[in-house]
Amino acid sequence: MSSVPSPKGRPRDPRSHEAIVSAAIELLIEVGYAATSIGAVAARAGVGKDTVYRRWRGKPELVFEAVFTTTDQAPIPDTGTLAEDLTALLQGLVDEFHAPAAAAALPGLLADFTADPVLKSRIRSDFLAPSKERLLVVFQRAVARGEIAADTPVDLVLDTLAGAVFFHVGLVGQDPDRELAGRLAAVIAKGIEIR
Amino acid sequence: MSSVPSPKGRPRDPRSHEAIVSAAIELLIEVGYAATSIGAVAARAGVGKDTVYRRWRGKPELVFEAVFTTTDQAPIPDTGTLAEDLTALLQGLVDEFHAPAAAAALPGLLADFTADPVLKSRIRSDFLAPSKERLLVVFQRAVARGEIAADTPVDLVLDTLAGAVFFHVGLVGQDPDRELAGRLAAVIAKGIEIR
Amino acid sequence: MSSVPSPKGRPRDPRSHEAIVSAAIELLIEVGYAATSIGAVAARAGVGKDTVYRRWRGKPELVFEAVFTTTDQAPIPDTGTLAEDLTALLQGLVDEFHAPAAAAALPGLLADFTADPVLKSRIRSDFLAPSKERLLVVFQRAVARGEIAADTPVDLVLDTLAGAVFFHVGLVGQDPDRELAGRLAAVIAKGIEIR
Amino acid sequence: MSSVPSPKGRPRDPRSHEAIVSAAIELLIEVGYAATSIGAVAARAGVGKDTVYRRWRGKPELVFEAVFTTTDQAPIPDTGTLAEDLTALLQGLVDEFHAPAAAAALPGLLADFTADPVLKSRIRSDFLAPSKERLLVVFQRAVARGEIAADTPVDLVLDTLAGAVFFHVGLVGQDPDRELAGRLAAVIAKGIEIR
DNA sequence: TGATAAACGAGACGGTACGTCTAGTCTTACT
DNA sequence: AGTAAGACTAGACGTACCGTCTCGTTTATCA
Repeated sequence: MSSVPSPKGRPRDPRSHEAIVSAAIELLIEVGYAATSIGAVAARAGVGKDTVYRRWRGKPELVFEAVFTTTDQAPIPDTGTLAEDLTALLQGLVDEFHAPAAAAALPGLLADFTADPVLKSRIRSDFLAPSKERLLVVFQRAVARGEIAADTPVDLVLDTLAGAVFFHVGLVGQDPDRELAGRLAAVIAKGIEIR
Repeated sequence: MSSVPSPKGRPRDPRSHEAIVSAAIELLIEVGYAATSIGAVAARAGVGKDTVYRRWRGKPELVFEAVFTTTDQAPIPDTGTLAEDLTALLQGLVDEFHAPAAAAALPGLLADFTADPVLKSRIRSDFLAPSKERLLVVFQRAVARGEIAADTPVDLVLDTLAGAVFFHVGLVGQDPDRELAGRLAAVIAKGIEIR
Repeated sequence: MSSVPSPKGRPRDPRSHEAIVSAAIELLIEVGYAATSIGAVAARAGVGKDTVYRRWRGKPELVFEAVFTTTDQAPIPDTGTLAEDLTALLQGLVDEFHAPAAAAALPGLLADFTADPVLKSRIRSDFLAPSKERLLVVFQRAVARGEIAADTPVDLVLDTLAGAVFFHVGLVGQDPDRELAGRLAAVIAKGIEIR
Repeated sequence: MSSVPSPKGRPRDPRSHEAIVSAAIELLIEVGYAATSIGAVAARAGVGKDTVYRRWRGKPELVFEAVFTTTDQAPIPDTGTLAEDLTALLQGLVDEFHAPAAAAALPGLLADFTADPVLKSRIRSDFLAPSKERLLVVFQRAVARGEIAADTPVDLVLDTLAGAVFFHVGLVGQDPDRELAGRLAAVIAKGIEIR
């Protein structure tokens, strides 16, 4: 019935965890991903380096958790039309990628994940899984409404949406382009609709 | 009306240039972008580090030139329909991003370009300019044929195409998905066509 | 008349003490003094680090007790001549310094004792006191026999004997030189004898 | 007839060498051998750590050179009697071991040399060779004078002298004992003299 | 019998040093 | 002036150990 057997030894201090994550976010914003070293994070958090390495295998894992585990999941949009649902979904992606820490971290983070075989296999699940879940629901409703075919390729659309936002927000632009979500949603919705 | 004022002293050895570029490509493929240090490139090229720094400001510039200056420009596609033109264009992007050295270099390269303000402003021109030129011609023909509106947003579409390919080929997949170009082209073409 | 006031709480387990000392001796022999860390000793003894620190202030104190508290005191030699008494005494020193754990520990141990002011003041008493006591007796008998003067400097002779053995056995040689004790005793005995 | 073939590349800056040695001596005196880390030496010398490791394999080698390469060799004593020659020789040893940096370094240094098989084999040559050479000359003269036998064991005597001084000056005492050299010389001289 | 108190195994904690690596610059002699 | 070689300062890397601390648990004495 129970589960946790018995965590021997002194338990990890949750305040260290929090201090490290906060320090990481601050440094990402102030000096960028490349200059955010584990040592600097530990120093700012008032923590030994071991205390960081005890919780995360390296910088990529730490930064990922620090930046992409807010999970303040807005409700899955349900506006009645595919185009408007996609717009809402995309606006969420834009906001997420455009947050200061995320914008500073994303390119370097994706590069580090790509460079490590173990991490690379986790990109799809770690970065895209939440969005995919939401997109699936939106698609199911659109299928029920007869707007799109039942076999519309979710992954392809998701890569396209995420890739477009990443290029626009993460790499090229500094301004989020207030109409980006709506315009991109319109193109994609029309592109996958039946007829 | 020449220009170069006066190339005093010993001229630069073009064989060094070539040896450096070759060494860089080899290292990218063998050890990846992160482990491809200027020192390692110089050593493999049988060249001093200064000889590298004399020609390139740093690793990103060197790698960019080594990987993305093949310019074996295939002719701009002209198949008669927007969808097929886009397919051809996309296939070019897929092939370019999927080449061994490019695939190894791209994520880290984009991250380094993004991290440096000077380089960041060059991403659009350095990476996307050639494709944009070709896409513009394709669009002009499609406008003439009455397939798309004259004010179809080129940059938006280009970011979408490039982003989709980058996510699919560079980050996630190891197999290029032989139908990617066609399927993506179909969606986008339909999404921007009139009616 | 009483003595122990009141040992409240759980008493210290004598088996821990013994296990720690044994583990320390093993590690000294296997990996040397420098690599014999408190953590490693505790781990091998199956004991928490605090259990070690509760009994000893640090590595030097622990190692000293582990290595130099055998006190299997042979009887004070009484052969009838100073030279032979010294030979026996010296052979004891050689055997003590040449024991595996002692040989491994001595140089580092003396260095750590020297580096700490509190420990430094204890070198004479901790390391040399037993030998000094024995040497004093030997000297008293030699004085009674008229071999040496009553004011022969014990400390000077003791430093000389111990220093010579330490250099020969601890620092330089791996073989104890079976004649070392006899030859050294002969020189010193003759050097301090009257006439 | 020359020899040095041709030292390619930038030559090592002798000012770095000197700055490192000076910093090492200062730190030895100020914080002792154990707390004298390579990093601290480099920082005080205004030098990168690599510049230290390029010249010395580790702390023991660096400290040895910093402390024991003064070689301000006084002339070999030639007073006419063995006892007085030995006194002069011993006074040199006392002064050498009692210099601030040497006194701070010696115990830890000998411990580190002893702990490493390669360094251990160099103790006799590195630390004792100069003294042995001088002692040999003194012995030769004493043999010529008929004071000692021709086969008097130099190494044994040298170990005894050095060991005695090390114990007295390096380990135990802070005051060099102004009469130490003379008293010890008297004992040893008498101990090895013929008759 | 129950409260109190110390010892115990385990391991987290803030620090510090290790020896290696890379960045980008500088200094040789040679071409 | 370009070149190959390699030294230079600076600082990050991930590991190890230090001596202290905080858990849950055990074992004793005292009330």
